[in-house]
Amino acid sequence: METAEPDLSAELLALDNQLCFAVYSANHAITRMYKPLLDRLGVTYPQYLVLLVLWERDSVRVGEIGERLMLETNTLTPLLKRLETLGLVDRQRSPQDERRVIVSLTDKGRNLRGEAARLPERVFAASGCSVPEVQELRGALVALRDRLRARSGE
Amino acid sequence: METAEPDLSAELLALDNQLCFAVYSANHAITRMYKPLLDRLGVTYPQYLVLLVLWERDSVRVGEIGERLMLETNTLTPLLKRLETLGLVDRQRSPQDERRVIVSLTDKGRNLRGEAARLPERVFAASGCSVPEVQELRGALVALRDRLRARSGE
DNA sequence: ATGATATATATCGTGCACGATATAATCGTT
DNA sequence: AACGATTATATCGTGCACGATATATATCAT
Repeated sequence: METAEPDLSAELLALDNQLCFAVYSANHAITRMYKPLLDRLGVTYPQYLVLLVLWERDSVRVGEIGERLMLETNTLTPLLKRLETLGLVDRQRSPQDERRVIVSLTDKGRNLRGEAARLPERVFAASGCSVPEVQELRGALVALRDRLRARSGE
Repeated sequence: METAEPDLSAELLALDNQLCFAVYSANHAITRMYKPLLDRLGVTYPQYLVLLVLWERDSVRVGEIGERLMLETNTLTPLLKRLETLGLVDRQRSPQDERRVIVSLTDKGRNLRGEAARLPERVFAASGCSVPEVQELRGALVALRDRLRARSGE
């Protein structure tokens, strides 16, 4: 016999034992929960994330949005153009540094914040979690993410 | 004054306080960690998930793969065709019920399992988590996901 | 047997995500 | 001043994800 643990290998590869699939499927479930709520605002979930960044601090570079959301410009550029088409943001080159494109909220984009403010609460209610549970889960995920990111860069 | 808690609203919408973004960004980090490992097997992460299903039980309907991965056929059909083009699976109509398409592993697809068996361990090592931590995190995510799915259907 | 309904998969269009590459502006060194 | 390297954004091609719709088979009521 070459190997004495056929079960260990099967256990390791079982879908329901995989943390990665738990994260993957939870992400889809959350996105689907947000979908009908965001439809009413007329934006997609990644677009909503960009708005969260801008509602915190307006008029930032494309690259800075990318750093916060951990996305590349090849994702953000077309997304930001759609937000511009929707009339929610403006994009203009920085006069100081013509390489930079500054993204800023329009009045319409700023006003959307009021409607969006209700969303996290509604998703929280659907989650069935307590506040400490959510915080612990979030903390564990962020810690995991940051460790993986540190290892990926090596 | 209409509202006395401008800070509460800001807190709720802060990117770094959002569980949804923690899940979203952790998912990306995990996918990026898998990417170079899966490149060597010649498959993408969602394709790998399909293979996990088939390695557990071979020759299943498209719809059953969809149920396990929580994906629709509009995602799976083209993905399965790519796996077929890669020579990893076969797709054939069920003789009993001509509506069904049965997906089964080729020898090549079966053989890939040996190489894939090392992956979870390597990602686990990069996670920096202990086994109980991973299990708790996975359990919390699955519970959250299933509650959200139950609420979404309402 | 026949038509209505349900089931299983496929197709189409849009948007996200990313590797690879391109383009243009800036900076540093000489 | 000039040139190479770096920085910031954009473009292109591929694959995933999903809503809407289509198609074909199966089932059920009559």
